[in-house]
Amino acid sequence: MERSVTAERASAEELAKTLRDAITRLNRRVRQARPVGDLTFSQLSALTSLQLAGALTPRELADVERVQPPTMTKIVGKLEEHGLVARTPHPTDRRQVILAATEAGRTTYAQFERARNEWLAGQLAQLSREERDSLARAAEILQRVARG
Amino acid sequence: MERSVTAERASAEELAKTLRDAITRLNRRVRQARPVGDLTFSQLSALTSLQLAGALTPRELADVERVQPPTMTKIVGKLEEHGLVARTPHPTDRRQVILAATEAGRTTYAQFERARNEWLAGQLAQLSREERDSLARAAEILQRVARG
DNA sequence: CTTGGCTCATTAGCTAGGCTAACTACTGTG
DNA sequence: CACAGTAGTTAGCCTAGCTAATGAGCCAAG
Repeated sequence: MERSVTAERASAEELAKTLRDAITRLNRRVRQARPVGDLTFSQLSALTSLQLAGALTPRELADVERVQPPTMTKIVGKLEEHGLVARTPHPTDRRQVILAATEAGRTTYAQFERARNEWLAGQLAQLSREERDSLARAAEILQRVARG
Repeated sequence: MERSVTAERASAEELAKTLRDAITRLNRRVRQARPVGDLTFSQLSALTSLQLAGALTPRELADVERVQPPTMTKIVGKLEEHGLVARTPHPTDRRQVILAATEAGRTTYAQFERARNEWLAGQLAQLSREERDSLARAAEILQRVARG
């Protein structure tokens, strides 16, 4: 490690700029590709988190989605209206509620997930194999950063 | 090129999934880092586009931001209230309006831009040099994809 | 075993951001 | 000059986010 800390900081800032630009633009493009179904992006995101976690309380889901509890109440309300999420009482603590995706929620999720990836997958398929490899490596690192 | 088209498509879909996950999460984190100033994310984004383009009509700005004209009317209205953007009449076409960042708009932009990158830069500075190189390479590819 | 403080979820009420439909002002062409 | 099209805005709607306040339930200290 011979580079100075400040040099590292400088290159990190430069990289942050390009990376954020790319991410912001990509995100917009991917969001644009949302099909005209009944689900909004936030709803789909919450459904996804629920799906991945199996089951969560509203508070936990709000934390995962980085949203305040009242906001999550609304979102879950919509999902429940659509029959995609069900509430069940907590076994021991009667204040809490357990949220889980219903069968309909799971299939809907799968459909949207596919549609959401379609545009990006199409773009990526046009890259060279080397480029895709680079992106695969980067994706891993980015996931680690995003969770850290 | 020995891999079949379908294989490429399959790996592209897999990659799209991981990549989108990473991007979505990162985007949320970066958005979270928005300082408590007066500017919302949409406003800052519009200001940025205006800044980069120099000057635009509302319609052009709406197209760049991928938003409908009435939405842009609102956003620009807020920016104007804050004195960050100014309207000037179009020299030849009196239907049109020219939007440009004011001096205050430019300095505000620079401040927010910095703050917005801070969290991400900090995270990136903790990576190894190899990892940053990987990300730099990926960022270029991603920018190309996002524009394509 | 009760009381007071905490936590969970929700409700109420606000702002911003997004949309479509409709309107006004203007351009430009037949 | 009339009229079809374009630029911008206005009106009216919905979602998403927030804070503050409320109600229900838990739990620990007396």
